[in-house]
Amino acid sequence: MNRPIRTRRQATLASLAAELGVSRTTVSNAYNRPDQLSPELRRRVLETARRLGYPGPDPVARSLRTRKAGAVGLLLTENLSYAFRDPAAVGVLEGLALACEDAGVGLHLVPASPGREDRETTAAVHRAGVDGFVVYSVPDDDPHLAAVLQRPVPTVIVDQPQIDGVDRVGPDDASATATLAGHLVELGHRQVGVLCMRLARDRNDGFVPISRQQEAHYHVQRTRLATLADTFEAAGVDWQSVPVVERFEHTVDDGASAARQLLDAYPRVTALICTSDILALGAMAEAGRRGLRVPADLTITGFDGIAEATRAGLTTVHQPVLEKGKAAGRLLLGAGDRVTPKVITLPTELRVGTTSAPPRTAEERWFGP
Amino acid sequence: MNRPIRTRRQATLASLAAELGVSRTTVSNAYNRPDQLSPELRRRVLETARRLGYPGPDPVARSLRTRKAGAVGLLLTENLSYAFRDPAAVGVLEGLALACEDAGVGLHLVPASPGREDRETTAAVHRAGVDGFVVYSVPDDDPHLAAVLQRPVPTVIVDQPQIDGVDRVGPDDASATATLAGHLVELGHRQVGVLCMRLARDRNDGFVPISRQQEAHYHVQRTRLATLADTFEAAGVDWQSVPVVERFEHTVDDGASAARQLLDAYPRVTALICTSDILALGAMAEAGRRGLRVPADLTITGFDGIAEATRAGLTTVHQPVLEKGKAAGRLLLGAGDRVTPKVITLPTELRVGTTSAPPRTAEERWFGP
DNA sequence: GTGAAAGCGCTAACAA
DNA sequence: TTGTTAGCGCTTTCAC
Repeated sequence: MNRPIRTRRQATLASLAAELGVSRTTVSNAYNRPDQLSPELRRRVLETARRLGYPGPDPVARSLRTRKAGAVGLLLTENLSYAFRDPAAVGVLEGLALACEDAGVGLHLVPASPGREDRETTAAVHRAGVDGFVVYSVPDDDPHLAAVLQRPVPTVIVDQPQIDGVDRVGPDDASATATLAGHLVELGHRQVGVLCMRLARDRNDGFVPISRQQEAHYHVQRTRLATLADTFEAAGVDWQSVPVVERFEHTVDDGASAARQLLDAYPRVTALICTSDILALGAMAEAGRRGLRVPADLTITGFDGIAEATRAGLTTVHQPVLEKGKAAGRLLLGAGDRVTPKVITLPTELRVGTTSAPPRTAEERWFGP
Repeated sequence: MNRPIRTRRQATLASLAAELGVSRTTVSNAYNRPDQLSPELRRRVLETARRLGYPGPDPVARSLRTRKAGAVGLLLTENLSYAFRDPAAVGVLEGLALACEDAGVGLHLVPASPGREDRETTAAVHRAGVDGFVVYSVPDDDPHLAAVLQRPVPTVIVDQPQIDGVDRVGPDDASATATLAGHLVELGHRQVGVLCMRLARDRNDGFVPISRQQEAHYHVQRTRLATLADTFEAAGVDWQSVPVVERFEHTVDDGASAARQLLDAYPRVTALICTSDILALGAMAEAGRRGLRVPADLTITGFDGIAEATRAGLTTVHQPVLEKGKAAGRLLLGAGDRVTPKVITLPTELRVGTTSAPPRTAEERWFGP
């Protein structure tokens, strides 16, 4: 396959019109409103365009004029690499991409390197030529988010944070978590431990004091922890005594190391509650390494319901991630001039797998079942 | 968190300048060249901007003026969903995203729904406000690709197709495949079967005649098949007699069904050569289902070297997918006004795992090892 | 350090 | 069916 030499965009709509001896409108119409001119003339226009190497109306100029960029921006503070590795995130991304595809608009991934927090960092947000933004799971004090909110375009937030006046799509974390916690309480677990994701932008790989739990900048994690606390307190458990281990990175390995850290210090916990499936998968690996049988010796639960979790038989809360992304895209694209913000709450479902069971009694622990 | 009422973009750079009683230049400088005006004045400008709810220079207008969109377009014909599911594709995507992040430019995913092939379909390509395109693994007759090539911006193709005058990043498929095939020949395999990916835009789930192999519109697949043919012919195998099964979709399940189809018809093959790890993984699953031990009863090889393959001990050709994406991004972003097209060939490495071994002799087959 | 002028390339009333 | 007229909002020489 060969290609023609590329002339450095000399041809413009205007020069084409001049060449043809018609007005710019006519050329424009040839591209945008075929019904506004005779087929014959249109053919001539397109033909001459090809001859002159005119690639069609410049997209940027058109955007400026029509006030439509034909793209939606996606902000995820995390390194993209992360997004591509977490199946739950991929699901959201995929759903969003699908919605964009349907609408024929592009998906513009905004480069938001965390770390550098100066004005330069948020510049990418201001530079993005988009008709709206989808923000996926960022902390409530994220500077990029602030920048997005300044832009005069509609915005939809997925999962977190919750901000008054801004559209949001996400599950009801409180009730989902309450259901999960209820399941564990019912099974009889009272000595539990928790593995959670990043709670703020500063790194804290280790145990989490109550204060940090309550001040978490990630609303989703905050809600899940608070709901767990409420539910277990109601069952007579002193939440102060419940170990919570945080991990900055969200990988299976980090889940494993978090489980190790927790179990080393609290070997008597009967259940490990993880705020994501990824962490739970890591916890299961660590349990295996220690010779702990799941669920006989240790109950482990996750959150999200990713395929790997289902395959592993994990007890978890499933949420429709693909739908979440789709809903966000559709909400944004169909935003129009809606005045009242919309909140879409997606259904979740407790999926009891083979990793949760009643705790063994002390006697069973020492003397076998 | 609350947010201010959003005024429908009334403020512009001009109105701000008017309000302040300064020229537009000054306001522009306040944003783009802080050193061109007194700190005091700059402060006043920014302050007034905030008061008026001016979100900073409009990105589209700026792009038109500066002739820089601040984004690179990514074209992958396949549904995005596919891209997100194939680890090799995700690697490329991730590498590209990394390169974009480094350069502070956005990554614009072009919606390219396959199927509809009319002018409307390629419109998205023409509508994308980008400074260049990365094209990932599309057939050589793809209309979107043709549209991309018409746009007066630099383009880098990853993997396929190979087009004269266009930058390309990819492995040396021929030599990589030759090495792999050599390994199998050396082990003694002469009765082999091949599982390959889509060869053209039309669906053909089944056996592939030589003609279709040679006319494949996916250059990578074509090269791999041709190289296999050459290598085995050189070893005395009549390629005409070698079954090749194609699958349109690229999933583990399709790999399994392809293996089934091939093994049902050719139960005596001693090795299954798959042009991707995904297909190979499926083939392994099918082998297991049939009670065939790998590699004792059947040798299976893949291509790509994805993590799952390594975990499964698959004999495969590893290629640095992340680097591939990064290289593409950097090549594009650093394109400048280069005249001579550049081709970057990435290194590959044969990784012999636990799925390849010498074929059993006929006697062994019937009477045990 | 600041301002005036000249477009970037295009589309959309409105007229003819 | 085609052309005229106005900008969309911004940056950038080049004077002052």
